[in-house]
Amino acid sequence: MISDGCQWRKYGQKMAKGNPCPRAYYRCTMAAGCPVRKQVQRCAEDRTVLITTYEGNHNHPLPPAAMAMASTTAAAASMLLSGSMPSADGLIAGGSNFLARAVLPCSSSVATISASAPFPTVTLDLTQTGTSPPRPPEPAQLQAALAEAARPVSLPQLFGQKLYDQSKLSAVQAVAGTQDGGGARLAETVNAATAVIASDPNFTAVLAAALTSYIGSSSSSGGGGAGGSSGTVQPLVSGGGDSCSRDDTTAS
DNA sequence: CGAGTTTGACCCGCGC
DNA sequence: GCGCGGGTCAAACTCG
Repeated sequence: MISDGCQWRKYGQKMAKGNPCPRAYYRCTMAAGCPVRKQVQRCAEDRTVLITTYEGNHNHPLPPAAMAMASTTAAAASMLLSGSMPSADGLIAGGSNFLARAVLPCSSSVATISASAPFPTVTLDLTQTGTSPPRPPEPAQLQAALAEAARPVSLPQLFGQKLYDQSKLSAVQAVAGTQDGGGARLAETVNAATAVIASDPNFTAVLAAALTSYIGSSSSSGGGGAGGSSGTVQPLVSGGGDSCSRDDTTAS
């Protein structure tokens, strides 16, 4: 399974209906009373796609590895939301525009691409940004965007469901493995995204700036461990592997 | 021997 | 009211 820097203890597993792959339930064990839970399920159609749903906020400090990955997530999210990063724009326009399209109409949801995994990872961060409306009033718009983008790969509908019914803090994480057909296209896209994020020299600066605005505009559970401004809550950590790289996201 | 996983049972909300 | 399905609990089991 994908490690994200935190310690997780499995406490249950169920066979999801209509999906041959079981869904696993994990709890964060880094702190005694940490309320964070996580669900991991593979996509029925594409076993290489791993959907991870986070719920709750960590009530304890995160290890550097998790902080780094959280920074990646938050920064990429901010970039997608603000569009302030040229290379990200190019990326969006080029390959994974379905992510931006799907998410941008609904400002409380965020799409991110993690560069810290040992394999290509796409993360959809659906974290509520703490504003009063619990969910966008018109999810149809979001679903429409997803449906439109659903042609190249089979992921978005799946994302759409999650985006739709997870109004709480959650993230959907897709891991694109190496395969042929449509999946290869996705893997290629994610690889490009990873490269862009990891290689951009201004990444740290952009990250810091974006995070500032991101957190500032969304008081409570916004953004991630970067910048040190999130002492209390760490809503989302995404990425893979204990071997998460340290160079790509060092925002603090 | 302890920590973590597995797995069947139980609980509860929801739709019919 | 009943059945179903998702989520959680906890005892048994496995592994280091």
